[in-house]
Amino acid sequence: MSCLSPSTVFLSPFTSISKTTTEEEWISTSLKSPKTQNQLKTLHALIIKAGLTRNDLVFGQLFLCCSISNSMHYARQIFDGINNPKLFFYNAMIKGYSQNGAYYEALQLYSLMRFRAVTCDSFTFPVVLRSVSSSGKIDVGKELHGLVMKMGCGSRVIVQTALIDMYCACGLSTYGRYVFDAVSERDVICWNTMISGYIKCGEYSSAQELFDRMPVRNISSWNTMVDMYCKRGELEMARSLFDAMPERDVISWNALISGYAKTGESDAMRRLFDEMPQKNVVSWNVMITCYVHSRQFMEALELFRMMLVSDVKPNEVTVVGVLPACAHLGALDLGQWVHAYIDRNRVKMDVYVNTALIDMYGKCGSVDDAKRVFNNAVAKDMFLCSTMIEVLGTHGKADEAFSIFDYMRREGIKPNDVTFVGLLKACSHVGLVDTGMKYFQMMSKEFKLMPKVEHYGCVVDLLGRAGHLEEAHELIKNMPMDPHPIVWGTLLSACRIHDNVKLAEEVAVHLIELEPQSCGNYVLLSNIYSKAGRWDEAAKLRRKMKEKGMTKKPGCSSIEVNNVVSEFLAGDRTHPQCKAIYETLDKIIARLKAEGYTPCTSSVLHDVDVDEKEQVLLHHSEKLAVAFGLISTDHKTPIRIVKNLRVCDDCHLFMKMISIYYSRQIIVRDCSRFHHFTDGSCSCSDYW
DNA sequence: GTAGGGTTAG
Repeated sequence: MSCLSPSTVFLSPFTSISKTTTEEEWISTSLKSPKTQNQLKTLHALIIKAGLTRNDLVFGQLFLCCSISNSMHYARQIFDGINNPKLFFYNAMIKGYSQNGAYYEALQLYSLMRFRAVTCDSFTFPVVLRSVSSSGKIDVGKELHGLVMKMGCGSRVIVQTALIDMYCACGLSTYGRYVFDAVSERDVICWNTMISGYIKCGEYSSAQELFDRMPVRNISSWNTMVDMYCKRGELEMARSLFDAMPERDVISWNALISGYAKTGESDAMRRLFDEMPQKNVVSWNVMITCYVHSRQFMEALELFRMMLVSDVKPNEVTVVGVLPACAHLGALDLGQWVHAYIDRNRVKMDVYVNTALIDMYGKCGSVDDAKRVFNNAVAKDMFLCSTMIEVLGTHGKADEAFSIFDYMRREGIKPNDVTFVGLLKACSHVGLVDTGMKYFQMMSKEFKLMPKVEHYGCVVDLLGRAGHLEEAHELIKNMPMDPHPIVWGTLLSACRIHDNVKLAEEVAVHLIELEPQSCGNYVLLSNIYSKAGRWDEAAKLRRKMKEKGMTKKPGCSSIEVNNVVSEFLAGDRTHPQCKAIYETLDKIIARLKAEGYTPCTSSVLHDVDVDEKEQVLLHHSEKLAVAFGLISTDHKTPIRIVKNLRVCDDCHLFMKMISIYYSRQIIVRDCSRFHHFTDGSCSCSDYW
């Protein structure tokens, strides 16, 4: 007799159980939910011990259990150990691969079946056909169609539906329709498949026509149509269908919400989200991802926090949404927390998650963690490698970026144009002009990738930073496309680094022509004049800006303390600890002035007197953030600040001095690079 | 059959 509960079995994996039908049933039931690798091994051992190895049902279920546990490699180990596997086992394995998105493996196993002359049945075809749909291997699909007819499965609606789906997924809706018309007993699923097949092929009016003709519709039929109109941006149509539905499920709501999300109507989206009767993980994911895409990072994090206290568990898609928000805000602690959450909750660590983690660590200034994630990643693709290259490049680790590129070539991972942006950036940050030019040539010659304006921008930066200003200028003049203002801006920055006022003036003329509204260019030129001691010109420029009614884009700095991100604007008084922050800032200023600090007012554009200028300067957003960091973290914690604009000369000096007199490491990420301030010097060597 | 995901020049 046996009365083992799953928990007792897992406590003592070697418990012997007698061979009774109860055991068989029990094992079958325990194979219905996901298991860890060790639990799977235990169950496998139990099955062998109980002598159930020849039981089709139990074994087939073990494979499917591996599939829902995301352990197909373990299933394959067991499968390969079996002599003459039965049809049922092949079917279970192919289904498992297909459910895990391993379509290639599914099709390979199908080929093996054919090679071993194992006869397929009507369960095999739909699963293999689904793999064909997802991998687009139309030749295999056509061969399968022939086989289906030969085997006499052609009249089964499940198989016919799978054929319709396969043809439409391969872009052959006419073939799909041909099969559809031949189906004698069409069920709703068959109709739905044909409709979504038309949608996949972009034949929307045929889809609508078929929907109108349907004898019976289910919720999915309606959902498909709602989704179709959402994807085409026709929200009124989607909305009226949604309102006309006899009943709605969570998918209907999600479809409509994501429609609003795609058109950026975040208020309408939020109203629906708050209104919906039940939310699932997709509902939360749509919301978080939409906020991230519309750069509302704080809202994204807020929603993630709400999700954690709701009864829905985040999954891998959620973290891929949240991590970029951490990355943009520089919220390293929260990012690390999310990483730990992924490990703790066994969230699937797929290549998307790993890419998002590398990007987050890189953007939060923690290259070593980014490298660790890269090295531990099981699957490495072009996105993952490009992200790693970009991270290493922005942190000045050009050699390591190059070796990732070498790795890609060895492994046959094809780079894309973004990969080269990362490589070129890596070169320009450390001044490797020749290597940069080599990569620039390589992308078109060897990889047939036409350089875009971004690549020209990188090369202008590469040449300009290294002091080859004229060459950079020539390159802009001879570019095959219109130079984007950013390209001119890059050259203007290079002029600033190398104090070339003459070229700067020329470049600024172009820039102001291209972007008359953008004040950044005026600011940069004015700073160049000030630096050269040409105050009159600087003042003239400032007056011009004032006349045009131009206002500077507000500087904004964020800092994370105890998982909470605080944002500061210049002169901001909205923070709850505002009073303490300003008092601390005053004390810091007094102390630094005693140590010889003189505010460097040249970069203040306002036409006001010196005292007022100082006030504006001393309340720059990064100064507020650093003051807040000093009062709310302990002595050893580095202070990490993220700023949306370039750091001004005065703040740069201010941070250097704090790093000496308060013995603090300060890491500031501005809009283009990192500044690591330690013991009074900065990692950018004052070139930024 | 139906909802959600990663890198980009200053």
